[in-house]
Amino acid sequence: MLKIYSIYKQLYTAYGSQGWWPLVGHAGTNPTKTGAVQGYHVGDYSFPRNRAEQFEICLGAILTQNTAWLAVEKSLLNLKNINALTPEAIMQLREDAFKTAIRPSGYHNQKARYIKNFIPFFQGLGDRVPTREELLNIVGIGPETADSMLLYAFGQPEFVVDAYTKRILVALGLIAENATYAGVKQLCEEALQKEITDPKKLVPIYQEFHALLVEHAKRYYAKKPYGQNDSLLRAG
DNA sequence: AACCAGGACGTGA
DNA sequence: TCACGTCATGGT
Repeated sequence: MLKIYSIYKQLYTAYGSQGWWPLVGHAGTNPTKTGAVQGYHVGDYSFPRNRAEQFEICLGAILTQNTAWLAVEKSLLNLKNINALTPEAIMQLREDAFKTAIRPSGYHNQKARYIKNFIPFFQGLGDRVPTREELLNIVGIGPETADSMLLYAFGQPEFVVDAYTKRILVALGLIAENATYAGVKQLCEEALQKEITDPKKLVPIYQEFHALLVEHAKRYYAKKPYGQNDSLLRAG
């Protein structure tokens, strides 16, 4: 058993399906979890079901950069309340009204710019799936945001690496502290691809794994020294 | 009351 | 390439 996959199985056994990516437009089940409040869809991998949900995921991916999801959820609800949860509506909004709506997420000047960089690209996609390179060429979309969009909005098998992922894998001695994004991503993808023979399961498992790592990290890796109290994974 | 949150960009060495 | 400062609000 490869280490990475055994981590996934332990986390899934402990926490179960996480129902990511949350959508404020979807009244999903709401398991007890740290932070967020609504929009989860536990065990249902049929998302996004339409273009509106696809866009909401992309929007959330930008808004959640270095930001707690609860704050992002407030921003999304603000936009929903002024009927501006669509690319067209956002582009037509007054600049200050848009920034006010997304203010809870922080960095509202930057993120307003990032989102308005992304929207014309999104509108030009039609039904096409963007390449990773295309996304990375947009100012405001880095590796994690690109992979989050590809995995959760476009259903592509791209593993998402974040600060939590690195903390956990460093604590378990599987990667170095200065490991690169690409290096961690490759390690996880190669390990999972060897274990998962059914290619259809790759995307759901990537989706669950990232969500599970976030959930686990919120419990044990939120404050220093990271992972010292990780009674689940450090126990083996 | 510090510390941190589901990062990315621009700059200078 | 890479370390470092900056961006901002809100929860704990």
